[in-house]
Amino acid sequence: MSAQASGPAADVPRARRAEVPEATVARLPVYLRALHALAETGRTTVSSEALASAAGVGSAKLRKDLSHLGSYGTRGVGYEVQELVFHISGALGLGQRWSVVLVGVGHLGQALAGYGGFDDRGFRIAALLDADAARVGDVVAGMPIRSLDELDEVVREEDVSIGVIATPAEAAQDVCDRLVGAGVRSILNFAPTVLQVPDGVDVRRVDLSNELQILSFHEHRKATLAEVSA
Amino acid sequence: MSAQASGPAADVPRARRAEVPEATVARLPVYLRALHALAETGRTTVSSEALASAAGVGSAKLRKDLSHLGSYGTRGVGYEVQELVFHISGALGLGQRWSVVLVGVGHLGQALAGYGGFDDRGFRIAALLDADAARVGDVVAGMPIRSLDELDEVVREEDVSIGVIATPAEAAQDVCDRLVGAGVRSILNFAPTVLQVPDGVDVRRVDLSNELQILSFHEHRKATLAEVSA
DNA sequence: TTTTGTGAAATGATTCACAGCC
DNA sequence: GGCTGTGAATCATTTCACAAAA
Repeated sequence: MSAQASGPAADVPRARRAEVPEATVARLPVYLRALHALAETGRTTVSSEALASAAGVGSAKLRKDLSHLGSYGTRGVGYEVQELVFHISGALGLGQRWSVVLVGVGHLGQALAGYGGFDDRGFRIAALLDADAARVGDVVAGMPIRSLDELDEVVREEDVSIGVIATPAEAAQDVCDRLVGAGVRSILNFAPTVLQVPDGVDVRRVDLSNELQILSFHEHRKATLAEVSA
Repeated sequence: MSAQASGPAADVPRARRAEVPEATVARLPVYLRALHALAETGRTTVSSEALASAAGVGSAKLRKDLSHLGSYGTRGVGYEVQELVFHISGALGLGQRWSVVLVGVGHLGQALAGYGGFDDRGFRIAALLDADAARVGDVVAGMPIRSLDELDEVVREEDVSIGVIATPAEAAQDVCDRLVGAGVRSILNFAPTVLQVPDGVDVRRVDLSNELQILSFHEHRKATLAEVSA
């Protein structure tokens, strides 16, 4: 309660870099993937129309999104693929390699460990951890499983900034607390629980059952509408 | 181009049932899970404040969300847990059992097949399919893997309405086309690709790499801000 | 007194439509 | 002539704040 009431970003110079809207941030990885795919086909240049369609969005939205990063297109021509890749990667902070620790090495954990998505760009699995002593020492995707007790050590030594939780629901909050305690401030949670975390920690949740239920809602609605109009 | 220009839901009676906003729909499964957890602890009644906190949202948002389904609370008291479960389940269409076909039985597919999240409530895996002939016949999570060629048959006979794609990226669009061809109109895609689908088909995408990149953005921003203020 | 349900206000996101530039 | 970048308009979502109900 010292200085002023500390609004968020209270002391950022003056509108230094306009904030990138959250909805835009969530789409940047999609654009990035589409651009990589285009690059592989040899395309060097792409219009907002073409890129938008590859990414499954409207072209106006795409242009507005990109405009938040800067002005990297050429009127009458389009965007240079490599240049856009560079700027989007930069905005996402993929210039540096982030170290990730994966906790919980069941089927899901193994799927994640084996998934190209990590090495892919910018991410590196620093360690696989599991609470089950019987599994410690097993090798998965070329890495030995280590004990959950080594968490602090791993986070410190490998400079881990992202934790991925792929444990059963019951264990997730405890693992989360330990991650936060070790200094991890970004967490990707695959366990079907809402994690309670202190301010400043960022959690993203991926939940199969949620997604199915959302699809269910829409199926249900379609079915109900069909009935009504019959 | 016969009748009028066919806006969406052009001929729904008159405001029959107010539309539930998409953002609300996406949160209903979270509330549902929190309610089930509360029920297990023996709670029979809960305030918007308590439920909101368990679900990780603000209480005003929760109340507004629930108000779209109806008026099921009691002022001065709160909500009856079981009653809310009933109404949310109803809104989500979980009254009926939806049949799901899972395509691609690698590590991820196995993780999904073994995940409680299906049987949990309302969903039933009708079949596991894989394109790899060598895997056909193997038993996973108590079910035999069948050939992808049986897709049409499975969808028809088991009345499948939801398809889950857990194949490598290269195969995803083809599998998607087959699902749509077989009549499936709701798809959950775990492959890292944007699927192209005709109107009326609903796709939800879950992508590890995307989520990591979004976290990366925020880490990057935190780091940059810290630097500036130093 | 407590806690819901909800108009009204504020904020955020998307879409439109076109001026500006190549 | 074609395509980007962006104000202005629209639409959606969140938050506020309080009257009404138990």
